[in-house]
Amino acid sequence: MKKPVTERSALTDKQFELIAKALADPRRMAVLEVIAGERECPCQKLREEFPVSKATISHHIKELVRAGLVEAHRDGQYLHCEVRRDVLEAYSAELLRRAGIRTKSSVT
Amino acid sequence: MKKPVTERSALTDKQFELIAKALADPRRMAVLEVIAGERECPCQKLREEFPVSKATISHHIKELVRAGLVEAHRDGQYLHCEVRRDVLEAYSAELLRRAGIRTKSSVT
DNA sequence: CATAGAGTTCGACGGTTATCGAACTATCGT
DNA sequence: ACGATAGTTCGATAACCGTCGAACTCTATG
Repeated sequence: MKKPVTERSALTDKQFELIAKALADPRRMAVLEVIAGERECPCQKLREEFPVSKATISHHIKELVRAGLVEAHRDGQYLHCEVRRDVLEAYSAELLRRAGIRTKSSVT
Repeated sequence: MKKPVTERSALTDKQFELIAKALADPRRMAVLEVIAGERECPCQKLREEFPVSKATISHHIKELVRAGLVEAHRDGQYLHCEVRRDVLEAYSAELLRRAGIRTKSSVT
């Protein structure tokens, strides 16, 4: 069974770099994990989870969105965040591809 | 909770972080790619490939080794570098796992 | 031994970035 | 309308990090 939507490896060099940098900060990675754990994660929950200011949380989310790893949409006063799993998978696949590791989806 | 059946080298949080940071710099990533391309890559080749000083190359290799992504061994005056594909795969798997993405090797 | 080449280490410099508080906007409930 | 709550934006600060040149070690070869 193939998944129709996962048109991966469509990552530009720039996005690949943005993703790598976004994942490099441990706190931001942790934020991503929390978002991945909840479905429809409001920012407020993140503030309770980490000992950082809301400005910092906002910044991290912005970076995650910029990298394409997270999709955010407003619902009233709340901001809901969702992980773009397809993008993360594409990053993972591209990473392995660059290291010369073949995955089943990479058929020459 | 029980221990997951990660046959592969299980990454510690610290190593996961080191790898993420090692991959975050575009030049270092490019260095990794060159190493992956050659088998038994001498450092000297890297210097020809990038417009950076040998001090910088040395630094990048050190970081890659520290992260466990590269194995280096001396052969006379030369340093040979080799990509640890298993570690890169483990990182990729752990990354997806943390985002709640299931791969075939992660059987609960 | 002497010279050259490969790589390491060190101190410094400059750019990036995580973090904060404060001021701001927008939305909800009363 | 008012106050409370959610999130953004803006400077500023401090730490981090990629980069360099210079001095160093080690090895190979005349």
